[in-house]
Amino acid sequence: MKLSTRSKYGLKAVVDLAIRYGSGPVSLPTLAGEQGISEGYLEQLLRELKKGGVVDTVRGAQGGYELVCAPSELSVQRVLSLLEGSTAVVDCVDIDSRGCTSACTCSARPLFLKLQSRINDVLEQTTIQELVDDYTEQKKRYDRTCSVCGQSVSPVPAKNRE
Amino acid sequence: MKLSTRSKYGLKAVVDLAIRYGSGPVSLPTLAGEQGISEGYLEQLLRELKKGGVVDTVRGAQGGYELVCAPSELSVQRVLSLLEGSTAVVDCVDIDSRGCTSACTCSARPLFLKLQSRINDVLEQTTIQELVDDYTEQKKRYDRTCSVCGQSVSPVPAKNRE
DNA sequence: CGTAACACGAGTAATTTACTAGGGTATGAG
DNA sequence: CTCATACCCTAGTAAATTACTCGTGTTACG
Repeated sequence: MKLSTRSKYGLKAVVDLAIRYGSGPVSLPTLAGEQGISEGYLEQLLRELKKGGVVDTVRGAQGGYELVCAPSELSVQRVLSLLEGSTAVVDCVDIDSRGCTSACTCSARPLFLKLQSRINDVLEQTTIQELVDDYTEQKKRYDRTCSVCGQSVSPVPAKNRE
Repeated sequence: MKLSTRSKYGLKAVVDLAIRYGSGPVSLPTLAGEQGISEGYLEQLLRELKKGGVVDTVRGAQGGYELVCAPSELSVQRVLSLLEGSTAVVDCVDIDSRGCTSACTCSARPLFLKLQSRINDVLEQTTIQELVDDYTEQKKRYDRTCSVCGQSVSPVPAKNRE
């Protein structure tokens, strides 16, 4: 049931791009630096997002990544399904599923369908813009420190990894 | 985001026990046979459920496993959190979490909290009895064949693994 | 033309998952 | 009383997934 770190890093990168939406491309070194992860790794994630039409790229010097559409037009569902492959909790409730294996116990299928439906509701209804708003609000209120985790939420926290 | 097969097998076993609730213990060979999986594997899952107080055991000949409480009193949440370890989609929204790591991007935390809340709603509100009802209803209506997957949903399908 | 920056594929290390194996202990039936 | 049935427990392992790294190529601004 856990979300991959891939999804968490990728989603964060999209929020970082959303914050700068409209002011030109942001380079990979910048984006990777903000999360304190390697450029090579983040690049793979951004490549998936490019394939999926979420981000666009500008090559050459002063190039970088930028969002294709406005953050308010971009759902979390779209981003996560590209990063995660699928947001289905079990294969047999996935969109392009063609039935069940034995591990998909039919007795639990109604449960899984309901669960998936609720999850999709949240992911589809939440836009990247809302995450940006939450983020900036949080930053304003708690003076660059997250009230919950006690860590800096400034745009450049760099290497505070586990 | 995927549920482990561990959870799927374990949940199915609980439903199998719920169907026979009140009519004495069910042996491991019986339960494992119904799902077409090894006894050794299913035993591990049942042991977790015993530790968690969901099932009880009777040793010796004619022994087996049985539910501690009525299926209508047992939530899916309780079963899955024992099997899965936790039903949290990210560690930092888990009950006994003491904060975030860098991978828990603070900008997405409000989203994760909302998502987790919706998931918990469904898992806590759904009882094992409901799964039993869905199952028997399905069985009655479609004459031992699941309408969705086309496979048998009879109590002894045995080895129709992937 | 040189440097900054994206593009891509392959390879690897670590972790998790999904099991298997085998010996031990309790208990009811014959 | 003993034997077969059935739970109890630990350890090990194979496969799959995840989380990366590396190297080389391509594009384009200054």
